[in-house]
Amino acid sequence: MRILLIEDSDALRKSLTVGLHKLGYAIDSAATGTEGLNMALMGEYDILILDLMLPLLDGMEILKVIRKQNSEMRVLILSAKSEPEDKVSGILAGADDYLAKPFSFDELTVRLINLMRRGKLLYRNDEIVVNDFSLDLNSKVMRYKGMELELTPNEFKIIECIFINKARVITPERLSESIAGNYDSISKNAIEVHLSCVRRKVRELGGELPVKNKRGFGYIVTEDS
Amino acid sequence: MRILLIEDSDALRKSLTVGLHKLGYAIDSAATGTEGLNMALMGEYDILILDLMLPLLDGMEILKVIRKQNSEMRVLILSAKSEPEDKVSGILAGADDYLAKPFSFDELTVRLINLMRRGKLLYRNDEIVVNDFSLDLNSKVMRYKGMELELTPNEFKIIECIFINKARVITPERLSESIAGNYDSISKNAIEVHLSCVRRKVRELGGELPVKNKRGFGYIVTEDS
DNA sequence: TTTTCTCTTCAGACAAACTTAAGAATTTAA
DNA sequence: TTAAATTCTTAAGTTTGTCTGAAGAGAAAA
Repeated sequence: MRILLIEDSDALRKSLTVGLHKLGYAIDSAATGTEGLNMALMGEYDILILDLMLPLLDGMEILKVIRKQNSEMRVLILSAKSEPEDKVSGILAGADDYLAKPFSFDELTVRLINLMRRGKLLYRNDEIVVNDFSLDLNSKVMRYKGMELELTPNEFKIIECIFINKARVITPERLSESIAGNYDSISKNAIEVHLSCVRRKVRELGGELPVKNKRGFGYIVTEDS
Repeated sequence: MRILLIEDSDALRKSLTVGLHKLGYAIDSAATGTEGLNMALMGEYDILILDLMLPLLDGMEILKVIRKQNSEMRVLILSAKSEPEDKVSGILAGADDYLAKPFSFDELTVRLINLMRRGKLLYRNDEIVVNDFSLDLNSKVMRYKGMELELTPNEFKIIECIFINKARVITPERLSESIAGNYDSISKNAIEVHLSCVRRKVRELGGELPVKNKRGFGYIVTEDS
């Protein structure tokens, strides 16, 4: 069960992270909306705990973007406002549950457990499979027909992003973001080099990386049929 | 690991008892609430699997009494789906986890394993074994082929965290947390120094620490195959 | 064919991780 | 409380592995 927490208050973010981690959840956190959105779009989270009041990029905006991309992620809204209009619009925008601050840790865990029950998400394995390839997100290992491939961090992130978004074309800009984050960036050429390197590693095992380039657009998985 | 099961359905009680026994757990069971409560209060159980819907003495009542007596026992609630939502939420405050009927045996075992990991339960009797190495969590002793290694507290915590998470890559940040706690932290370099020190100690006994660094990711156990 | 985009290779720049050593800080003993 | 011992952290040097820009080859569009 992978959880992403987007919360700008340092104190709350830290205490929730520690608490949920102790309960055995794999939890990542982001302090800003932009960073959080990026992480969320990488797509590997089951549940998103989202503070509505964020500086710069509003929680509601994040929610909208996410809902367009990934309909599987459960979203739990945190908000300091307790006005009912907020609640309504939040849930309308695609959130699954709502929790008004201040709340106790127990209240939060109850909501989380309910969210998990709802979606049969609990036993989703941390693995992405494409044809003969699999990405183990825990051990950061890529496998081809069971054989292990050693990928560097950037190579892994690129493949991860492309694999997660199986059906979509991923632009180099998006890949750059997913590697470097919002404020730094990586050249298109660098991405090409990384991909080339992964392709070579796969070839050495007698396979072919199921990623093709759509000229002018970006990269997409080629699925066996 | 001692488990107590309180469940009035004969079929379910028997099948769970047999199944869990086969997995190596010491499991006792009770068919009624009163009998179950007595056993829970008398015996020393680590985990209680408690059906909410019991004739005569309700599961919720049992939980309340137990929570006053023994705060260490982990409680896993079983409940029919027809239970009102609020009742479930209410009882979750005192329970550690919740499983809605019908459930598969696999689902149950996953919950149990999570319960054991949680808190200090894992540390009670157990030791962690990796290849020729073992960590005795009670005496804080590391052994290599039976030979004792003296580790300092921080060294032990680092190895413990890495060993517990056998299959995952553990980031230095995570290690730092597990050493220093929530709000303090430890430099990456400090961790490297500790690890280096442990490696040296192991080398002096003619072995090699089964921990490798995945550059850019973190540390992970290397298992013999 | 020409143009444009993408792939690959390679080497230098760069960064992460390891080790050693020494000074702080903490714990234990007196 | 001070003194001694242990443990922790910082710092610096070394090793190792990764990243990226450049440039030419290759492929697709115009």
